[in-house]
Amino acid sequence: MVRSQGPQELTIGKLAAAGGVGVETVRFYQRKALLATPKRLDGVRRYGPEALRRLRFIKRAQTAGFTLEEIRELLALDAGENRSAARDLARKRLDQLEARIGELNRAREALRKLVSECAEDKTGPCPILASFGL
Amino acid sequence: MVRSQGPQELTIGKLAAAGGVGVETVRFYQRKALLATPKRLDGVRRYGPEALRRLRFIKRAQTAGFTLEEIRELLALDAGENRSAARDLARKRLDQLEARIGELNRAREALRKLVSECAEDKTGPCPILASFGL
DNA sequence: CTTGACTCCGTACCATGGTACGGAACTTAT
DNA sequence: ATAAGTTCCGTACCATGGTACGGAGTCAAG
Repeated sequence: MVRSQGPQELTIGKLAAAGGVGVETVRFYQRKALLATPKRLDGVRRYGPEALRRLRFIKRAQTAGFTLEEIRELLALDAGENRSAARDLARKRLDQLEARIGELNRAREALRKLVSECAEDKTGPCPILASFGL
Repeated sequence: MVRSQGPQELTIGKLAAAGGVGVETVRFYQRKALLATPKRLDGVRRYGPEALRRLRFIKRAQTAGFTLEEIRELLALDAGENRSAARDLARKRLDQLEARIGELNRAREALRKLVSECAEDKTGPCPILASFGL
């Protein structure tokens, strides 16, 4: 009989595949303390749904522009009881994110301007630097 | 009499200071062909206003999320005569930028939700993962 | 009970975007 | 003319976020 595995059902390979990352990436995150390293059962580590949730969270937070270090903090706060620390960190990140979005919007306007000014029917180089206000 | 310097007036240190970067960064950009390496006059390179324009462009394009390699392409196109190539690249970058802005806006909503859900008067951990739809 | 796939683990390597170091040559101020 | 400050140049080092490698152990099917 195979030992009961409870909620621990995924091997590292399955977990990585489910999370859309490579096995090496999972191991890398473990080294960085972003994912827990579970106990070994029969020599192989088994991962539960919590690990998958965290893995997916890491991916989303990364696309949101967080560094792995910031994500580590967020994950620690998610587990912890310190509501005000969590809220403060989230608010800080929110401010940073909004500033970043503002920058990107300005850059978007510059690029839009460039695309419209660099029309087919004109000659000479396109005013790339000028589009950025230079 | 000091030899006339025409528009070549800045030394690398002045250029770097004017562009808000370090001397080493200017040299790094030269190695990466983002900035031209001017001829030496009396053993020291002199930089004109064009170098400063490029340096400032690099900084702005970086905050717009371009990699140095992409910036190198943009600078090459700015100098070149190929309008359609320049416009196509700009359009491609514009699409990427808008996709990125969309991602960041979604992340912002998640963070906003988190800040509002993680209120002072409740107890227990803040629902960080849950705020991101997990 | 062997074969092939997967896991474990440490270590090395990679790209990106810089930053630092150190000696020699050159410039600038006194 | 000498000392302090820059520049020049190669090379080494750094952080971030992974990716690859090699050998050993384990697991599952035939």
